[in-house]
Formats: sequence, structure tokens, C-alpha cells
Amino acid sequence: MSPTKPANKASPDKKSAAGPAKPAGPQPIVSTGYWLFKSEPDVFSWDMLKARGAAGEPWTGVRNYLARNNMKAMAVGDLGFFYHSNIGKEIVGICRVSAPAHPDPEDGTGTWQCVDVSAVAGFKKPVTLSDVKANPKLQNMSLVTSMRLSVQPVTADEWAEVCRMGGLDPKKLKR
DNA sequence: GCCAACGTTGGC
DNA sequence: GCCAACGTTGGC
Repeated sequence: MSPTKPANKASPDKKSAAGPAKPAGPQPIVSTGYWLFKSEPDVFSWDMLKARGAAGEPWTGVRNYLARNNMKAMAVGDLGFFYHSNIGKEIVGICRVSAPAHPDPEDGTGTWQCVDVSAVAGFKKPVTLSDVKANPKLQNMSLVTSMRLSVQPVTADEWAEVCRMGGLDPKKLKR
């Protein structure tokens, strides 16, 4: 199974209006962790996540223990980069963990879990893999060192640097 | 399309 | 529990 988000054959089956309505007005995000989610855009793209709106999307299909453990470590409100693998090879936006790890509905074995994520903000300018590799501050990013891991941790310094490169001020992110 | 990296499987 | 074979990812 693919560590990237696999074909989501039945996305509409998920509850259409997951969760109560969001509180009105922007709120500062209090985030405890930073992550990076990889997805092949022809399977599940940033635009598709944006189209899900506040309901978000269960990040199903992860079949790798490290990636699963990363998801189990996530808290609601954690933020993540959204990376397009294969096509684009660039970080295109920021998403937010909207539900903690829960059993992957597509997994019958009870082994695999997923979190739910929703789109927060797109980058003004996507940050490409080569941009990342060319930046000395990002040499230890998992995207460079553990390229194949589909759900990766990101440090606070890496977070700030990539946001800067993408034209977003992380302090001004609102949910 | 190639192939390096690397996770998983299964024989022993 | 080792490790070779195998499958998959994903950049190039």
C-alpha cells in the first residue's frame, strides 16, 4: 500500500459535515507540533483538500509504522505542510490536524490509523524540493534525509524557514 | 523507465 | 533473530 495518500475510492462516504461548525472569526493557532504530509497530487491534491473545507479529510491509507506513529503523536491543532510528490515535488500549503489518530476505516486489521486534516492556507509560492535541498538550514529535514517517509516530523526552525520561503508568516496563520 | 533507498516477508 | 529476496516509493 502506498505511503502517500492512496486513491480515495470512497471519500464521499465519510460524513459530509464532520464536526460542529467552526467558531466564527479567526483564532490564533496554538500548535504543539509540526509535520509534513506527502500526497501524489493526481491521487489527492491540495486543491482537493481545500475543497473539503472545514470537514477535512481522513488521511487514510498510510501503511508504514513510522508514519503511523507520527500520526499517533499528533494533537488536534498541530500543523503540517502539504507536499506534492511525483508531480510538482513541492510544498504547496499548510494543513491542520482536525481529529486525532483513529482507526483507518479502510483497514480491516486494526493495525493502521489515520488523523483528519483540513486545509489552512496555501503558499504564495510553492517551495520545491530543490529549494529545500538548496537551503543549508533545511539539510536535516526529513524531506531530505528520509525522503520516502510519507508522514514526517518537522522542527520549529524548519517550519519557520519553509513558511518564510513560501511567503507565509507562520505567526499570522489563522484557522 | 530506471534504479537507489528502504521497509517487509519468510526461510532457516 | 538473521538476512536474502522481494516489493514499493519516488526522484531523476
